[in-house]
Amino acid sequence: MVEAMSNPEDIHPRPIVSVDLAIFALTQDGLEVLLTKRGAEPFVGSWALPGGWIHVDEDRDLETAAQRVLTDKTGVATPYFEQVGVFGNTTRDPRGWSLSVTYMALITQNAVIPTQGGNVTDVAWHSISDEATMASLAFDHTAILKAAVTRLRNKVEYTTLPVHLLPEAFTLSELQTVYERLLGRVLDKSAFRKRMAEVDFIEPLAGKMRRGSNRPAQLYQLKQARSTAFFDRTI
Amino acid sequence: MVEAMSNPEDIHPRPIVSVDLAIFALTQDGLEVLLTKRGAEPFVGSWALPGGWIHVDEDRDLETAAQRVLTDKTGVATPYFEQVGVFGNTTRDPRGWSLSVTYMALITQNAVIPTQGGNVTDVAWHSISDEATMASLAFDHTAILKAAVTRLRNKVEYTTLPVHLLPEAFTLSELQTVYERLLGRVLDKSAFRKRMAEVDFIEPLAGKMRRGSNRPAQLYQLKQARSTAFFDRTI
DNA sequence: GCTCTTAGTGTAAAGTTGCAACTAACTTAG
DNA sequence: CTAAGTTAGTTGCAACTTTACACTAAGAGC
Repeated sequence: MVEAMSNPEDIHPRPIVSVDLAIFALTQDGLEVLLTKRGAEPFVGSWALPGGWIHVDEDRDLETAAQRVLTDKTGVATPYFEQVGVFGNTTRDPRGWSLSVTYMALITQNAVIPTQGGNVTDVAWHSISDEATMASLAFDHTAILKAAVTRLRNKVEYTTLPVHLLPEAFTLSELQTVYERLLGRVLDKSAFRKRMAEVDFIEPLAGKMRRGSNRPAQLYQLKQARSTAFFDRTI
Repeated sequence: MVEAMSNPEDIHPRPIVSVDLAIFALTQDGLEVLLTKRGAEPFVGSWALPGGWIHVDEDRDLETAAQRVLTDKTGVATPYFEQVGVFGNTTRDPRGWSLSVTYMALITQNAVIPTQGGNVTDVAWHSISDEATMASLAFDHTAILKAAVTRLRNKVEYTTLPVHLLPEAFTLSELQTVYERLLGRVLDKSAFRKRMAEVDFIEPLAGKMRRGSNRPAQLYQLKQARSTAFFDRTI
């Protein structure tokens, strides 16, 4: 049967396809993204989103390919993951008609062990407010990263996405701080807690508390790992 | 410079890439999607989302390719358009590792002139509640279409997306009816009008009214063609 | 000129939000 | 052992929004 089919390659040349990742973490300095310095042409020496080709023998599907890239670059195995979109045109890669399938991943920065790949001389975190670096990324990665950041910022308003920037166990105050830093404004404590209670996506870790030099705070965890819930109003 | 670069094709075989469209329109029978009957293997005889290959010599970018497919199949030139996502794995097409870049388009059904393409013996509208057809689409188009419908249904709750299912000039009552049919519930008239007024995305066509055997209704148009606005609460 | 139908507006009760004050539980200093 | 400091978590209330529904408006048809 396969032999009887017209093979699209006979008629149409195929575009180049890469899988690229915008890996975000939150630090003291704000939202940061993991970039790799390109070790080969094109754009040798420029910072770029970490990415790779699809290994048609090895990768079962796009998520597997993205997961492979992530694990290669960060050593992180199970982060939050979501497709940002596909970016494709004739000019973004000088080698020809190309396509970037972009995912964004949210991780806890201290979980990362940066490693080095073959085509890459360096891997480093960069603040997304570092305008000079953000404006000079390889390929069209400046525009792609901008789309990913916009998506992330929008989702902060009406989803529980920011929880994935925290470690597995966290307090409500820590979660509120993450929202406040991403939104750039302070939130009311009681309103924040009401929203979180409404969507019922976290549960207290019985007896586990964050202890400091003041009242201990209840630790919580996600009811469903890697899940995201939607508020029915903005936060 | 291009000669000095490592060509990804030298190392990695490229996946097959198609651009597929979920073209929606609203009729008396509800939400419908335009499907094409496949005229060649694989899946000859099955209904499928209209799609095509990227023409690397002809298409400037992905949107251009999607627009070309849409115009070929429907004759419609300027609809609302949005990327749904990429679906890719090793098994969805028996010819090998393949990728579908899927867009959804919203159009006014009476604007369509269905035409026939080379690989296609038939083009027809199908109700998305026609379970038998929806469950037996070619490739993984059943899952892709489900994702597109879910996206559309979700966006009805918090955006002005449904306006694109109406002709250029429409009344507020017509718009409310579109929302009600997509949501499957009735909405309060004054609340609906308040929401629409808040986002300030339409303008009255001065003096133009829809006339019937009752009070005439003001006609409106989009302030910005093909734009979509977001409510800050659900509808 | 009355009735019917759909367009478009007004209003009062119910619900939600924003702000601030309050209570609670711990550490540390003295 | 107690008072001060700090952060966790709850409560109260006035101001604002939303909801349900009733009302007014403008046409056609009889």
